[in-house]
Amino acid sequence: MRGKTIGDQELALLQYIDEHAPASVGEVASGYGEARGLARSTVLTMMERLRAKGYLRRQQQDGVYRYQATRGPESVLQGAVAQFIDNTLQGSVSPFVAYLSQRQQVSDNELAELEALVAQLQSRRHEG
Amino acid sequence: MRGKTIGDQELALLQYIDEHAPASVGEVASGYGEARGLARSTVLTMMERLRAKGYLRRQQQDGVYRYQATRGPESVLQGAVAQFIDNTLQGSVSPFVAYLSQRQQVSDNELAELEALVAQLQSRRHEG
DNA sequence: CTCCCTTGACTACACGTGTCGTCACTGTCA
DNA sequence: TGACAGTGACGACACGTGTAGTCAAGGGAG
Repeated sequence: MRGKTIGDQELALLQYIDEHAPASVGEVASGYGEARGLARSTVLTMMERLRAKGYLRRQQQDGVYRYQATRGPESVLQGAVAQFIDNTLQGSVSPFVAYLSQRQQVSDNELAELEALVAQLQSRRHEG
Repeated sequence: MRGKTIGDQELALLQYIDEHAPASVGEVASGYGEARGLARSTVLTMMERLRAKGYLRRQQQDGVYRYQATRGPESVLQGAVAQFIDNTLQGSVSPFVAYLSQRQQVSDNELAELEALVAQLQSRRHEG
């Protein structure tokens, strides 16, 4: 189902590429790598690793390869979350809830999302 | 603030030790390691690494060292969650919520926790 | 036609983490 | 007293990830 594991920097890069797809290595190196002090070869390496893992595909266009995500990064992000909950939290969501309840700043937006989530879960439970 | 990074296996081990504190390496190797096919030296190595990172301390007792967590693992778990949200999710909680809303199984307990969380956040917002 | 810049593909290195093997020491039981 | 079992400390290796240098090929500018 889920693809291979993915690192934090890789994930951030993947999101960037998705937002700027289809992007060439040069463009990503300028727009993403340069801002964080990454060498062009670093960006290329990561992009190729992402491709090897199936998160990116590329296509030659005007002599250069242009990359784009294979699945939307929402699904990748959710995969990362699922992986984190399974591996690190042993499947339990509680630590996450506990963290939020301690957290100083919870924006209105986030609260609204949580409210919607609870409402959805409630209705789902009543149906099913 | 937060201690050094901690791996998944380390985290699981830390929780086990906290539940069985104060525990000797032998006990942990039998009770935790054996069940997952880990060699005694593996368990010892992890425990010492946790100690080096400040998550465990030990005390000689009847000729053997007994280990216990320095902070409750709730705080460590929450640290892991915070780290994950910062590094992997770039500070956004939304992917978590999205994941939960897709997830097939959300137990009654988890739903109750989420309800309590929302209630708490709502009241906090109204106060402050 | 030559020089230089961009692109792609490798190779490589450091660190964290997961996993062990082994060795030396100590105490116990026959 | 001698063999055996548990204990602690190292050293070590594999893999994933983050990061970069370098080199060959291609294309445009002079």
